[in-house]
Amino acid sequence: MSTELNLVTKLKENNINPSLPRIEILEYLYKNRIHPNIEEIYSAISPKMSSLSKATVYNTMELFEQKGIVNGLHIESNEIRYDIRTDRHGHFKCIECGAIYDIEVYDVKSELSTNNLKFAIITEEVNYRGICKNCIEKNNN
Amino acid sequence: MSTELNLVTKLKENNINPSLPRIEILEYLYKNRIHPNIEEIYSAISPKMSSLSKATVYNTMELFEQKGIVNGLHIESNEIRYDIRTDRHGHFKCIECGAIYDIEVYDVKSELSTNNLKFAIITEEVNYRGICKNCIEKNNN
DNA sequence: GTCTCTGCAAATCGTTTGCAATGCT
DNA sequence: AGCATTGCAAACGATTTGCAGAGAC
Repeated sequence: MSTELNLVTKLKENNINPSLPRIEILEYLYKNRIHPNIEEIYSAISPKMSSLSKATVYNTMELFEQKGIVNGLHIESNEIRYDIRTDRHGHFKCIECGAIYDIEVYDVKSELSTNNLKFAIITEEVNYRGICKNCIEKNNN
Repeated sequence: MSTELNLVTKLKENNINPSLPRIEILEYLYKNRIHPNIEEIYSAISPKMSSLSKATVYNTMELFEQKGIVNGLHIESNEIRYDIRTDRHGHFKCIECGAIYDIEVYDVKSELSTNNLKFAIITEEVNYRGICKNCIEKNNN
């Protein structure tokens, strides 16, 4: 089964009409697990699909998020980043090099864990900011 | 000891020159624990301090955050909200009524808990989004 | 032919920046 | 005088909106 077919299947499984821009964007997301923002997605695909509009990238990512195949990541205040990995995990953003790392989150013990408060949780984000290992080592030289 | 004096003391303790806008903003933050954004702070204080500029609110909040007397809350992608409560806790934002609730977070078990990865954590945010108790009840009627 | 999807341009809005005016020591 | 603080207006940048044209069934 070709990669292309997998992408189309993935879209159809999630009730998304598999148009060309949507296939391209989904492929990009699978191959570039860097929690990209809209600009990164757009400028990566735009060269091989010159008609692509940034508005389409916005539309598509909103659709993907609604359908649950990506999660929006609000670790920055000035942009949304997108994560194709949707199982529970957190993120660490290095304020020096800008890299975003996936962090395994095994358990969050909070008021909401017990459901005593009867709040209906739709999304959960665990975000850290700081200096990553690489940058700490770099700074020590 | 008057409230005013407490505010000045608080600022001085944190090496902040207690100017009038800073005192007013700090007072607002203590009296209105609603995780306000810049606009809310500005429009609340502006009537009794007509010279106040929104730029000053931005400057002041950035300063307060640097000095550690407020935390920036990135639960929304399009704005920063500020929390005068700085001990460890999380937040729940109701996507229906917009209210932001403080949530007690007792423990977060993650890769970073063990410090094996030697990442230097500067901030931690635990953010939930969903429907709050009140709105769930309202919807059931 | 209708309904969906896309692309372009303008508008919106939170935030940042540059700079002059003011205030404090 | 010199440095910190403030205020105004313009600039910026991510996102949204309106709408017209293209595409699919």
